Amino acid sequence: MTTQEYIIQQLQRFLDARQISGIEIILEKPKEEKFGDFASTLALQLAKHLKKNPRQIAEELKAFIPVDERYISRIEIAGPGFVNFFASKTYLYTQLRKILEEKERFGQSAVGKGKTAQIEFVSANPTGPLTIGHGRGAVLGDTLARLLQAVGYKVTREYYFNNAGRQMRILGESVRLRYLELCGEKVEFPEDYYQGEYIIDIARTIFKEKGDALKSETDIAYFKDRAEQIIFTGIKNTIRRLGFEFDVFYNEKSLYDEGKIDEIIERLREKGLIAERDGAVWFLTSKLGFDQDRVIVKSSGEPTYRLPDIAYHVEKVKRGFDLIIDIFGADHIATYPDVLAAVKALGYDVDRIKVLIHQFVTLYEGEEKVKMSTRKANFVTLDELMDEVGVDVTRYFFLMRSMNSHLNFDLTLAKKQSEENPVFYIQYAHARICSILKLAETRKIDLNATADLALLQAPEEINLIKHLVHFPQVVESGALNYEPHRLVNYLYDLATYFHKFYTECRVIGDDLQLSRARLALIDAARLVLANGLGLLGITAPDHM
RNA sequence: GCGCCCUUAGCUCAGUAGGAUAGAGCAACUGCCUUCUAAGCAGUGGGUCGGAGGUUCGAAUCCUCCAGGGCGUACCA
Repeated sequence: MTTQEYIIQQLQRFLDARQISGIEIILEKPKEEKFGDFASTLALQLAKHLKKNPRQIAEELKAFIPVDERYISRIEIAGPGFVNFFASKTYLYTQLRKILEEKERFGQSAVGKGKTAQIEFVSANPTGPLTIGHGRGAVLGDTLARLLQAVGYKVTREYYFNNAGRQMRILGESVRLRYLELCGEKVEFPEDYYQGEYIIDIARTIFKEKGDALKSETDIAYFKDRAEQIIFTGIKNTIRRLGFEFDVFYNEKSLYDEGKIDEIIERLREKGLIAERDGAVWFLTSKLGFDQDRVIVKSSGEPTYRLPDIAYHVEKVKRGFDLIIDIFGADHIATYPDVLAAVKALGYDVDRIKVLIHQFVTLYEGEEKVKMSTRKANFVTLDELMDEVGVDVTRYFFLMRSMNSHLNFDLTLAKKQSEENPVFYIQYAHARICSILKLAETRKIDLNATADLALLQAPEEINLIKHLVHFPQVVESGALNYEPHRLVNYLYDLATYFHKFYTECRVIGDDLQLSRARLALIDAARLVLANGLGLLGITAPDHM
């Protein structure tokens, strides 16, 4: 049992004894040290209910709860009726021991054990290389997957794509025109075609393979397919470089092939949610409380993105995942409310579908704002970014802010000042520890001998231990709230606690017993830093 | 017009379910390397938490209105 659990249990016992129900017990982490490690506002909450002075209730609480040295060392009342609990050192040492025993497992939990989750992200159509815009979604999705796995979920990373339709036709046509240029023909390259350099590269590849044999080929099929192949290979390489792989690439086309698309229309029609107007098929969202209806099949006979999206989400639910996560950029914000409305109207449980929207990445080149667009030539690819600043910095930057905050990414700064980057601050803490451990090894200090942890008494030591002990809760809250940046902030703070400790406390010194205890402490810190960075997909270097 | 997100120190952002004196990094200024990595530590200055009401013991946090910015609001995805 943790100290937190002990306190909650005791508070609950207090409520039970007075037959009070319907109150959820919340423990807070006070900002200031003098207010203890955990604080309860129960007395304040109960004041009105019991028609008593909160201070008096707090006194009763204090008298009621036994000071069990295994968990807490004292209870204090402060302010208007806060009840502050101080974790006992016995508890902290026990937990520190636990970290050293659990090693790379420390931080994992079982709240999601036996559950499955599917995360769909990136999902860029194969019309060009991944850009920085995709990068944020990619890193968020992968990190969320890692976090969910850490709390016990079995996770499927999924990439949904569409290799048919207008975009792909333009892609094929763009490549064909570039190819003709290489064959020495004069061509007019339309403005709304894909302008990027990569199109020329693809054409060049085809030219190398086929010479001018396709010169009079008017069917774009070959150009389109070959372009898709090359682009997809590139995307997969980029993803691999970022540090993960997708488990499933789901082709929108399969929804058509298996009749899922028609099925959705029919089922919506049965619900009276379909109408034909102006040669198009409309989804009557107005009947579901929206302000206007939406077209799901254009008068050309081509479905809009909404229809396959609905079918795809129905499939996801049918596949039986306990948790289904979609990660979109803010520009797709309009696409999901009516999709979910349709899924719900067809009788499926949409509560398990979580749509996460991340705000845009604005790229700066110094003071200059860089506009990005795949169609136009000017974009910075994820690969280029990784070339410049490395994978660790890339991932860290995408993760360090909450996803609903706009991300300003100053490329010039990231390149130039990468030494001052916060990710190095965290990695540096890890490297410093490794360096001390290495020294301990050359001094032949036995790390496996049982250290007397009770020798750890300095405030810097106690603060470090407290922060280490908190790690599993951070992982859990990051996973369950879908907020990876919490872990980033935690690790940054952990590095601060370590650096402070390092400055004040010499690890390897004259007192062998103390050295051993401190080695145990930093080894635990090393484990937590490594586990935490691992969850972020960032390396934990031995030296820098 | 409508929907979603944002507005906190000069700049970039945290602020974990409403809690105690609002935090960090960068930038500015001042100290600390003969000792395990100074990519570090300590300190100083810097704020009407966009504005106005409301809810209550208590609001940066919840509600309403207003202002500013971003993204949408397609028979594009």
